Amino acid sequence: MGSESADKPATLADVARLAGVSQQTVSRVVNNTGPVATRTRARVSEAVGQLNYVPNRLAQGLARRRSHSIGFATNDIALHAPSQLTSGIERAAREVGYSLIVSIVPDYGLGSVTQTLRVLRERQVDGLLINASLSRADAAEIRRRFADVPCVFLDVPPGTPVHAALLDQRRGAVLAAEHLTRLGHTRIACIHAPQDAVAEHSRLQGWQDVLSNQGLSLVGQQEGDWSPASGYRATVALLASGVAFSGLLVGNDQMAVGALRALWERGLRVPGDVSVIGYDDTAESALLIPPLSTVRQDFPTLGRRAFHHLKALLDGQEPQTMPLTQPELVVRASTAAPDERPDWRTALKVLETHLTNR
Amino acid sequence: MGSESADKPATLADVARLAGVSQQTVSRVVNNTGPVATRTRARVSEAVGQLNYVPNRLAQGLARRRSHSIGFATNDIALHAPSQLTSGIERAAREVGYSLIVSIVPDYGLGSVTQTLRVLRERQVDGLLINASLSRADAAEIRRRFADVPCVFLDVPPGTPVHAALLDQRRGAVLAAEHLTRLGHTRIACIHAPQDAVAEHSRLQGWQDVLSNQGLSLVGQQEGDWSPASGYRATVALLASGVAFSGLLVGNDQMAVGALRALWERGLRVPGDVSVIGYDDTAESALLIPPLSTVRQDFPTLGRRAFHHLKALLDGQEPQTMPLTQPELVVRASTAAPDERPDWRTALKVLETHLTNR
DNA sequence: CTAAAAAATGTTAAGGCTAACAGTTGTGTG
DNA sequence: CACACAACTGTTAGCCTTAACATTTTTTAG
Repeated sequence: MGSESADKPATLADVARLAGVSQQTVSRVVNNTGPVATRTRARVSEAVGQLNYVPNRLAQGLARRRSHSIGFATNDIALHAPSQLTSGIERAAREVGYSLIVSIVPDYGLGSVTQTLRVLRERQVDGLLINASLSRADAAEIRRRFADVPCVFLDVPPGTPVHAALLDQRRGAVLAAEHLTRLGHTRIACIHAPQDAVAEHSRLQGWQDVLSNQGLSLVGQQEGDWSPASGYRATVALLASGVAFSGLLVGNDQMAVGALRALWERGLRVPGDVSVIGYDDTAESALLIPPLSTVRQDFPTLGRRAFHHLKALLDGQEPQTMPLTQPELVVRASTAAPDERPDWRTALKVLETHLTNR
Repeated sequence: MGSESADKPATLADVARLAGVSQQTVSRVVNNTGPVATRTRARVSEAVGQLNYVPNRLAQGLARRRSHSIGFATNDIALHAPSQLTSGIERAAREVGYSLIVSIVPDYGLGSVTQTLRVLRERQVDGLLINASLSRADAAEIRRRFADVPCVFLDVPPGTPVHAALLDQRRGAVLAAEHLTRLGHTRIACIHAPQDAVAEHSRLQGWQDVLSNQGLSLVGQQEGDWSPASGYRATVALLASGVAFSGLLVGNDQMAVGALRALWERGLRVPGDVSVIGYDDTAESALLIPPLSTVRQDFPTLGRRAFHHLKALLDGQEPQTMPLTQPELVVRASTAAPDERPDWRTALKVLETHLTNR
């Protein structure tokens, strides 16, 4: 007893033979579809257990024309957002018996996405979750090209006429920028990620809009690639450019790590000299030095919602457009009013501690 | 033109009809198997293009008894290691036409893993990559239960008689501990992750062995859960316990972030008062304050190797046991000799900068 | 006790593809 | 020109399930 595998895995036919019934009856028992006499059911169950029968989902998918799997096409899964998303999606899918085929979109660009989706479609996925940055036009094109598969997009401009589960990137950016302006900052620079990322474009836009509403504009802009190292380099470049700024908007928390570091190296205090605000609220952010003010995004929940939206589509419901998921401003110690004078007392106390300690 | 989808996707039969040949010939053209006359091939290709035929991988898998997909069972994919691994595995798989079904093992324990693998096997995956912490015995049990599917394990004790792709966790731990002892630290504490994680057990073991070789032992131990917050709490607990320590071994870089923070809050300088060394070398580590000494692990490469190992198994080769992948010590500024006196000059200079700046 | 309805079971034909073998056509050789 | 052999193409029988309908019980109502 115990070993779960015979030489060849058992099929419905094997079970049927052993139980002395037809395949169909076995199928009915296994899938709990249609009426089966209690005695028969018992006999079949017995046989199923004995042969250790497990259904072949490939054959099932072929016959049912429903594979009960969905495809998730995403850009670099090693990044914060995609990995968190995956976590939420997988969980939601697993809970209702769906499997997740993950495929990474290797480059930016429509062609790359199309190629990835094509492979997933060949696998007969029932639906597609697409976390690749797509312009309105590109999303429409994909919608057209893959019209036979329900799709939910995760990174398209708001208002794109497709099914989508989106974070309100613009709103988050506005929250961050308003936080700085409300504190009194007027000289604000930013580090944004590549603008071919749709979400990132919304953020930059949001920042700029807030500033121009106040009659301000960004005094400096640098582009990073999401990585801490790029945040560091961008900050160095910003400082080297000679423009003075007291507020720094950063496209994600990882780049903010690099920014904090660059400022620290120059002897610039955060928030005394420069207030820094990030985006994402990663697990590290609350524990950085100083704790990072940021905008919280709940990716696992977004993933879960995206899946449920897709599921509704698969079940033939026409779900209503999902409202943008709202991010949340998290104020920590990396931001403060710009005119705050250096806090002599604290500074001296810290030094004292350092010198006298041990 | 351009729309890729008819009402019902075309099948081999449709293409055959249009091209005026048999299904088998179309199959031969599409899969490039067996000889086909140039003229015929052209006619078939034409028909394929016209009908926009794409093969149905479900049916193909059923007929070939090979799904060309593999299952990846992993614990929390939102963590650093699993997400990096996934990235490497997916890439390697995609390059040779395999798809990846990702399934998260929701809890620790054999039952949970078995359940996850069962689902993947039902999907007829050709092989299994298993990144769940498994004891020698549990791994053997799984090997037995899933004897009909090739498996490669990613988190089992070295020497377990199964196919495995492993990092030399013990070696990495030894590197870290030796680094501290060599610097002259004698009072060393640690923060480790849950010991039901096999890899983590090797690390703790490695640390302890190095110390006992030197006639030392850990002066403090705390358990975290990989998160920065847990690293913070563990450090606070360590400090509260009253034991003095000048070296701190941390199970991963994320917890080290929390540790750095806790030390900083207490006015303890790193490395002046406490040297801290992490594990993983995440993208942030080089840019923390101070830059974190750590042990580098290349997960994407490990993932890639694991896949290739599995692939070899699938292709009927009996690949030789893979040597443990070696981690690498990365020395940065968070570690130094314990007897280094506070550097008054630097401290004063920093204060001066702070006060006079702007 | 019988007819009709309900329940239980079986049969047949797909679903889309490939393996294995069976033909057919064409080429080169003695 | 017949023969062997290669190149090409077709036929048949699965792979494992389910849908749809057909048939055989059983139950229920009259």
